[in-house]
This record gives sequence, C-alpha cells and structure tokens, in this order.
Amino acid sequence: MSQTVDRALSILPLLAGGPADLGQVADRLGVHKSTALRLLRTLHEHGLVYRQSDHRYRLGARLFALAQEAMENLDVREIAHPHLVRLNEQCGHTVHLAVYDDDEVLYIDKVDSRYPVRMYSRIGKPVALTVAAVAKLLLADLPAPQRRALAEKLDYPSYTPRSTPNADAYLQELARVREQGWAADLGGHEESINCVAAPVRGADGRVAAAMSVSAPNVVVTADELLTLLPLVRRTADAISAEYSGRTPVTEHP
Amino acid sequence: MSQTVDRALSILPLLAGGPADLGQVADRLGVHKSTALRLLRTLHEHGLVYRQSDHRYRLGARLFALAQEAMENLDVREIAHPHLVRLNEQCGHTVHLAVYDDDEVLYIDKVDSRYPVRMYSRIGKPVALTVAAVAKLLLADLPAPQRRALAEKLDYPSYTPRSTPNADAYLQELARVREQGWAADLGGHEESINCVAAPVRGADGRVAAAMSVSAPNVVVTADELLTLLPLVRRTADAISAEYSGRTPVTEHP
DNA sequence: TCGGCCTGTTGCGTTCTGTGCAACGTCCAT
DNA sequence: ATGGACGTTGCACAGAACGCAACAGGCCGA
Repeated sequence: MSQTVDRALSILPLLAGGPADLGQVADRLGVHKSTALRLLRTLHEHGLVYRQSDHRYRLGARLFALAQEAMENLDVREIAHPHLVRLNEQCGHTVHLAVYDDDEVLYIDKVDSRYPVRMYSRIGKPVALTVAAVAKLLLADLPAPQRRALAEKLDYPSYTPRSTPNADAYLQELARVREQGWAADLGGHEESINCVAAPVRGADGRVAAAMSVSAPNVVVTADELLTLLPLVRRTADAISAEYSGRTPVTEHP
Repeated sequence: MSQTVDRALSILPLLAGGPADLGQVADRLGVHKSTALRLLRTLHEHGLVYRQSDHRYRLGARLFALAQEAMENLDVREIAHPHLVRLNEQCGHTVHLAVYDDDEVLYIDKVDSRYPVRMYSRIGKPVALTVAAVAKLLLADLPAPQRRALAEKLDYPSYTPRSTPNADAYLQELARVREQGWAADLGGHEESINCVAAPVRGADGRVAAAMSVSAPNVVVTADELLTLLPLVRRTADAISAEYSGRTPVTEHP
C-alpha cells in the first residue's frame, strides 16, 4: 500500500538469505542504486540492517532483539481467553489454560463449568505434575535431559490407584504424549475426575501452554469426554495459530 | 533519511512493548490515523505485524522467521577471517577458529604461523575435546545437564602428564573457563605446544565459536604466550561485535 | 429503541518527499 | 597510467504519501 515502505521491507527477506551489496539489492528491488542506498540507510539507522566491513549489508541485531522482546511480551492468556470461552460454550465443561515455569506448571486461566457440579481449582495454583494432563504436555516438550532430571527429582504421590507410580512410568507416559500430541488424565488425580488436554504452540513450534477440558464422572463418562478430543485439539490449534501470528492472509474489512 | 520508512520502522519497537491499537500508534508516531493505518497495512502485508481479533496490532511471526533464517545463514568464518589474518600479522603465531557441532569441536579456519616451526592441524579435523582450549570454551557454554552428560561420556586420554585426567577435573576446568571468559592449554595435548583462546559470541550471548593462538615452546614460552591474551580477547570481541551485528553507530563515509 | 460516541476506514486535493539521472570520488586490477 | 566497477552526492521533477473531512459500524447509556 505504501510503495516506499514496501520496497524497504522487501529488502529484509532478501538479506535473510545472506549478505548482499548495494548493486545486488538495487537490482533485485528493481530500483536505482541511489534509491536502494536511501532505503538501506534508513533500515540501518533503525538497526535492522548491518553494514559489514566489506560494504555488504546483512540483517542487524535489532531484528533479533525485537523478535525476542515480542516473544516475551506475548500474552498467551490474553489471546487464548476468547477461545476458552467459546470452547466452554460448546461443551459446557471446565476449561483450563496452564503454562510451565521454573519446574512448575501453573493454571493461568479458567472458565468454569456450566454444570452444577464443578471441580475445584484455582488460577495460579501449581498443578500436580505427575498426573495432570496439561503438565504431561508441558513437560513432554522439555529437552530430554531436563525432562529426565525433573522426572527423577519428582515425588510420585498415590492420589488414586491410577496415579503415575514412578519416574520410569512417567517418562514413558511423556514419550507417548509427545508422540500423539495430546494428553489425558483419567482419574489419576481425583478418582472421579477426567481431563483431556491439547498443546498450544508458539512460532518456534515449542509448546507454550496447554489447554484442558475437565469433567467429573457424574456428568460425563471418560469415554464421552474423549469424544471431545477433536474439538479440544481444534481449539488449541486455533490458539496456536493466533499466538504464533501465523495467518496466511488477514482480510482488511 | 526516508521519512515514510522511518515512521514505519518506528512502529516496530513501539509494538515490541505490547499490542497497541490504531489510535495509540498514530499518537505515538505523531501522525494522522490514516497515515498510521497505511503504514500498519504495509507492515502487515510483509508479515512483520499481526492484527489480532480485537483489532490491536502486535509484532508478527515473520519477524521470528527472518531472525531465525538470518541466524542460520550467518557465516562465522567469513566474518572472522580478516580478523584472524590481522591477529596473525600482529603476533605471528598460528591462529585457529573452531565451532561446536554434535558433540564434536571442529577447526573451521586457520592462519598458519609465520615462524618456521609450525604445529600440525587441519581444517575440519575434530579437536581433542578434553584438552584443547577452544573445546573448553565451547563446551563450557553448553547447558549444565548437557555439559555434565557429555563430560561423563568422554574418554580422557593421557596425551601428556598435564592432560585432563577425568570428568570431575574437566567439569571443574569448564567452570573456571566459563567464569574467566577465556581458556588455555599449556602442554595438555602435545608437550611442547601452548594455546590461549577466547570466545566469539552471537547476538544472543551464547558462544558461537572460539578462537585460539598456538605456539610451540621453542618459539615462545607459555608465559610469553599468555601476554598475548588481551590481544586475543580483543580480537574475539571484535569478531563477536561484527557477528552479532551490534554496532552503536556506523559512520557513513 | 434510539442517539451519541468512539474507533477504524475511505476518497481526494495538496504538497512534500522519494525518485532517477548524471556527475563525481574512490578503489582495484589491468 | 587507465579503464572499469562500485558507492556516493545534488538536483529537478513527478508522483506518492500526507492530512483532512466525511463515512461506517459497533458499543453503551439513556
């Protein structure tokens, strides 16, 4: 829409493939050298482009800094919330959003069940790592050494007979979760409560958060809950798409 | 230098701090809303800016993709080479550049000593991990678990009486190297050869490569070689600065 | 339900800014 | 020396970006 900016921004992907000199940039943009020079200088002043000693240009450090800063300021909860609400409207059960932080998994958002019987949980509360479906997803994405180290370090309380008994069983479960791309907790924490969960991934493909639907047996059986899996995964994928900023084309209304 | 591009690029750091709507962007740029809209649309078309469902703008995924691609296409050797040559001209000794890759450390560039007595080495040759100064620098920067796992897995050949004897001693040495920001190998690989080395860091602060100066005892003593340390570190820092694209202001001649 | 308000969007005339040209400077290789 | 390749500068013109003003749509309170 804006010719000058358009041209300037076209330089960035061009330089991403490797350094280029003024002539090359001008040619590939289809503009005069003096024009390319002015654009490059502007990019340079903003630190997006760096001029190396051989007079060739390449992408600058500011780009990395910006990308990193944007990463940190991305608020999953803010983006996910409307999706959680919509999911809750569709299935009626309690919906949770959780993140991993410093060897813990925390609920950071929640939409309560619309059924009279609700499960207890609190935003900000640490999650039972060894059994919760969201914890499995988040830990399954850690680098292998860290995952192993953490699994060894954990306690494995027997909340119910179906709780994960020990580190070996847990690592095996994490491997399966990693493989299948979703997780469940069928009565592993509280006898009568089941969950299904799916991961939210960032632009780098890493799991940034996990989302789950929970319901007590008295409302739906475990099998019934599992039929919601496709819906849960679709919702998580939608959040991932928005969170990672991946949208083929966004229409301007 | 180019007003339009200048304004457009000023939007990026503005959005890095968090999402903003059209009015906020226009205000902070000091331009009319319609102008801000046009700029944002152009940024959007290039994927640098993403428009979330609440009509607010934030930095887009393309930024990450660009940064990543640029990272991958950065060639340390190309950037470092002139610096290595200059260092060689200043001190006369053999200069090496090495990187870490898949549990190995490889020499990727070399400038031969100008003294008649040269040490043997070959570009592409794997380095003796347990003793070489460059290897210590590169391994010292690995995440702690990976560093420990690798140290346990290694053999510790007794090239000389001063070779690192075992994993514990090695980890201790790595900790010191990490602390002091440089490394040495005083006759640990070949009895009569000493090295001092310094790290090259990328934009993220991680060690991307390591550079060393090596000389046999018959040319200079270990003590004399160590006097070169400031020069070696300065050179490595210069490479780091250029590699990471960090330059406060680059003059336009 | 209506009416005001806020925010984003559009079309257009004016003007300022970006453009390409041509000439110059510099470095390197012949 | 001399040619060529490349980056750089100043300038006149044209066109592109600017801001204005009017429109559209959603939201909230009356």
